Formats: sequence, structure tokens, C-alpha cells
Amino acid sequence: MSESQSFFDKVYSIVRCIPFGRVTSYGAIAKALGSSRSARMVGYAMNASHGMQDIPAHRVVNRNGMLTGKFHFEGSQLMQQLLENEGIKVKNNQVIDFEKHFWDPSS
DNA sequence: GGGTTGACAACAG
DNA sequence: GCTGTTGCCAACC
Repeated sequence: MSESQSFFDKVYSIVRCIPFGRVTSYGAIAKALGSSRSARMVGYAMNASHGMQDIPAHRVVNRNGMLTGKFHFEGSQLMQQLLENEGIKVKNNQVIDFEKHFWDPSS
């Protein structure tokens, strides 16, 4: 139970640690988990995070800074709304100044 | 136990 | 520069 957390739990742990007004990418999280190539798993874990209120999945976007998973939210505009609420500008499902708002999970 | 899926990422054409 | 395909790895059927 100490370090035996599943891949999902690890992802949740990192996503939950994303500071306010910051975003990160799936690949960055996957890399932080030690599997830089399991970015898809990160997204899959997010899919299960729907029941997790402590998982700000809206702060997680793809490496391109695009809100790929916005369709998985209850409202198509919910994800963008949350990001804008944190001071992050979103245009056409894409985060503006993604690099500036990017947060390294290893940090 | 095997095959398919997937909120991505990297490479090739 | 953009579109298409492959790779990864764990979960789901």
C-alpha cells in the first residue's frame, strides 16, 4: 500500500498536485511515472477520474496544448470554462501560451 | 489467456 | 507543414 499504488493512482497523485492556473501534458505525466510512452494510459486513467472530484482533469491536455478530452466532460464547454476560470485562455479547444502555463510534474 | 481499445506521442511519407 | 501510420502499455471484453 505504500508504493504499490496502481498506475491510475500515480496519475491521480500527479494530476491532483497540479497547481492552480497551471496545465500539463499526458506525456509529461507518463514520463513522471517512469513510462514516457504510456501517455495513452494517462488519458485512460483520466477517463476513470470522472468519479474523482479531486482530479482536475481539465488541467491535463495533450502535448499540443489542445483540449482533446473536452468531449469527455459533462459539458463540452465545461473544460474550457474551468481553464479560463483559472486565467488560462483557450481558443478553439486549444490553450493559449501553453508553454507559459505548462507545469512539470517532476517539479 | 487472447484480442481490442484508448482524454497520446513520435516518426514517416 | 500537414496527414497518415505505428508504437506503448495497461485496462476492458
